[in-house]
Amino acid sequence: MATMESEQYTRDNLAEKLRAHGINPTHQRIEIAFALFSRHEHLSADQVMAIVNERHSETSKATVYNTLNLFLEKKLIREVIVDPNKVFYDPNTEPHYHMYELESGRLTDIDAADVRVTGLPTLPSGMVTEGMDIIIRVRPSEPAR
Amino acid sequence: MATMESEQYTRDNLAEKLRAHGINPTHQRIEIAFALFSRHEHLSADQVMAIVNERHSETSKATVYNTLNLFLEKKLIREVIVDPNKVFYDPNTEPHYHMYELESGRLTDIDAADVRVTGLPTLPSGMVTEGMDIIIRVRPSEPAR
DNA sequence: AACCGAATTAGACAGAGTCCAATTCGTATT
DNA sequence: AATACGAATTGGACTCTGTCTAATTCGGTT
Repeated sequence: MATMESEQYTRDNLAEKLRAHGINPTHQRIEIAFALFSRHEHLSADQVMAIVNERHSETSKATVYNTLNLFLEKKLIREVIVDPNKVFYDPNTEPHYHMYELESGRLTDIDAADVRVTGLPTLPSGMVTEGMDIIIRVRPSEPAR
Repeated sequence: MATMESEQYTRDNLAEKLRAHGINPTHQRIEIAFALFSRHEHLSADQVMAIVNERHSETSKATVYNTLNLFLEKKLIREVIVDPNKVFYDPNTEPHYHMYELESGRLTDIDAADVRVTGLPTLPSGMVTEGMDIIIRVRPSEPAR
């Protein structure tokens, strides 16, 4: 039984996915999408660049940034802002939250299905929610400092 | 009746507050604390610098950053990471969450007392929670695009 | 007034991300 | 197969936030 998690991404079905989001699927864009979707990880722009250019340099920094911003705009991916010095890009656009391990920088998903948040104030009028992030920052417990 | 909100901060009582947190209260540190605590706002490092140097230049960039990081370390203030290109510093260390207006960059507090979150997973063993942020991103609703 | 450690400083530096004008790519047309 | 054209990509300069460092200054003590 194929679950979301084990779904196989190919260059071909990613090209299809890009088109479905109104993105012209070029080589570079497909490679960047592949980097993000084939692993289940949150990557920073420079990690994406490193992966895409592993064999030999193929994609420039400008294109990596252009493409990630295009993907964001078209809601193909999400950005996660947890670390002051870099943005993470998240291929999972289902509702979910994050746990951030401060020492290691590891970022993991928390399924939103189980989480209930109550008691939030009503929005100022004329405002709509664009999204809600919940970030739990954790660190290794220290043996009695 | 003096509420938290209307509490008057003076250079003198701020010096006391710094000492209480184990911080040697120098001129620059007092000015920076005053900038943060006398307004009820979230400021970025360069906003702090601009305020402190309003009359004529008195405090260097290095000192502003040193001091903000010292305040953070001593838990006098909190950092809020909502915007990919700058960190905000928050003089309110009571438990609370944030609403971030994407267009204007305005950041406002949401009192934590009213908010309940249930269904969060248990932490990986050997990990302790350092803090939980909830950020609600809002934008002006557009009249039928 | 001399001393000493702590704090501050200017300015060089680092890293993430943006911008721009020039080039190249892909596709359609003939 | 050659041409044309708009879209995408590129290198590199640039900006901005934040850090580092070695030299200087400050403030409190004797």
